[in-house]
Amino acid sequence: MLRLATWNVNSLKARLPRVTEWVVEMAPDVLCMQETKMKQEVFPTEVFADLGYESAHFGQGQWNGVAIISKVGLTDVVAGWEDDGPDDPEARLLWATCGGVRVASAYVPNGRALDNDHYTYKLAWMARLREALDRREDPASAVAVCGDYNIAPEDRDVWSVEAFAGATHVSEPERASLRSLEAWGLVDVYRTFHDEDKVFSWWDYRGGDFHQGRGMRIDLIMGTAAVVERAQDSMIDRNARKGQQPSDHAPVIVDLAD
DNA sequence: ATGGTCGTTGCACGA
Repeated sequence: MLRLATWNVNSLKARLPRVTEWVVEMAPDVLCMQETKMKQEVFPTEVFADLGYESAHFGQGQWNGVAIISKVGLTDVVAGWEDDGPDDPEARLLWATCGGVRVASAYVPNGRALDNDHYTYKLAWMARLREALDRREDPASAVAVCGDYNIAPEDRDVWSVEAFAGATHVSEPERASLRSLEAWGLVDVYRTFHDEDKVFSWWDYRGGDFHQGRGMRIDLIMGTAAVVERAQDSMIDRNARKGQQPSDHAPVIVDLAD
């Protein structure tokens, strides 16, 4: 079994005790992290090495930052786009091959508001991700693009459609950008196991949203058919959102048969 | 209808 997980940790410095505790308890073979919010040189490589993991980190500093840790090998690391496109100063994408799966840790831009330049950047970022898949990856092989998409795939993935009317994360262009990844060959693996409405992976820290059940499902493991065929189960570990100093996101897990 | 809480850093801004 290969356990693959993704978690927006919202600062690995602030979250390191919770992350190490969770890694020991849940024993993922591969964990993609987003929003490490730390410079390259301060990534806690030794902490993860002591737990049996190799690490790759694409760090930026106070914002963004993505990482992959693996117990099943970590090779062919690609940080960022490595294409001919415009410079992107934001560290939001990291690739590695782990246990025979081509894994990406992706932190899709938030978008902020539909009339914000950051929303334009979000859509361009998703289009560029599709181009990266077209150029470098094979939809017939095992590929898993994991991360915080900042997009709720369907209305049933948000606690209130009314509350998000006119907001980002639910707009048609954003959802179309996700469907473009599906057209390439990726599938929302969680949905191949669970059909329930109102299951979430993120809850705002404010207003007691977690305890009120006000969240969104925006953290996804998007896998090719070769991943889906091996998948035995998928879960969102909402326990990780409880307790002291949690991230505002819960981890998403997929277990793959050998 | 509004604002609320965290994280960064530095007393504002991003999510």
